[in-house]
Amino acid sequence: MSDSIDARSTERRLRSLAEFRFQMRKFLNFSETASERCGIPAQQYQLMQVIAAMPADQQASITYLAERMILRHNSTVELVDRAERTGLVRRDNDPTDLRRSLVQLTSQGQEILERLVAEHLRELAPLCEPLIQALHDLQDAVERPTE
Amino acid sequence: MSDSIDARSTERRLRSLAEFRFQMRKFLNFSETASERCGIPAQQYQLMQVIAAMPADQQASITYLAERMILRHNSTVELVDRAERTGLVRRDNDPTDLRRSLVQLTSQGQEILERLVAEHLRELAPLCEPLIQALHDLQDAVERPTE
DNA sequence: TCAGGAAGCATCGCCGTGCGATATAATGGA
DNA sequence: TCCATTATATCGCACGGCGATGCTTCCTGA
Repeated sequence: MSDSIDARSTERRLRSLAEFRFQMRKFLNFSETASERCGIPAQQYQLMQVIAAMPADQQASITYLAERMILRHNSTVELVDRAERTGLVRRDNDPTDLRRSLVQLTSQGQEILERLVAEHLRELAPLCEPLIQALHDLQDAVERPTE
Repeated sequence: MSDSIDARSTERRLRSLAEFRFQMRKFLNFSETASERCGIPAQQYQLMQVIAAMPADQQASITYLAERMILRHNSTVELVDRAERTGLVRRDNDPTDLRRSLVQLTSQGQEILERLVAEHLRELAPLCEPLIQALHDLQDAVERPTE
């Protein structure tokens, strides 16, 4: 019998995990679709988010952006290149350290970001709810496996 | 003054959204790293998860897998191809409908999946916690913007 | 002060993966 | 039986991320 409880709890955890990932995929898919409907690739939108949400004492160096985007520096350079070409973002040299280039939103980027964030927030709720649910189930399944 | 409240709440929402996405990226990165440390590409791991977590009355047709993976059919075919080549998964014809091919885990796939799920569940907690936190903050920021 | 290592960014070639378009086979209904 | 529909499969393409490499600029210790 303890075997069957084990099997059950294993299955429950697996299901929770899978459901959680499914909800995440749905969220990511929604987000991607939304930004690409505006003609903005998802990663460029994320990049803008990172820049706009930066703490006041922080500067948008490539290194910082790479950390937040969880990308390698070179990938980040390329992402910024693309965003620059799209006109969302501008690169300035850091006057205090000429190695660094600091990235900031253009006014067009600002505008588009605001639109996208607004849309996201508007349509977020029905996706958030099941995601939270799935996360709680998952925690539950992990912490109290035999319930 | 209502302007400044507006600006504040906008900023708070943006920060919540960005923080949430950051936590998601961290989670995804962890998951990807974990499975690739086992020599399994992340998507193949996800595929196995979907198959293993399937409700009892469901069959793993390509169409079903595509829905759950949130991919186009053709991408799913290719994913299954790869997983088959890796030896994680096997394809049988559905005897009742010869158009369909049904996918199931090989014993090797089963094993690896178990290992990966166990590892995920073990190391999940510290990632789940901030994710939940970020989600709640986000909901809060959306629902009660002026607090 | 001035090497030489470190830090920060940029460039290049490559590969994996997802997609649209298209093809093929099987099913089911009129 | 014929044809629309469903289910998979195939192909070429494009995008994005990465490792390796190179180039400046900065900094530190002798």
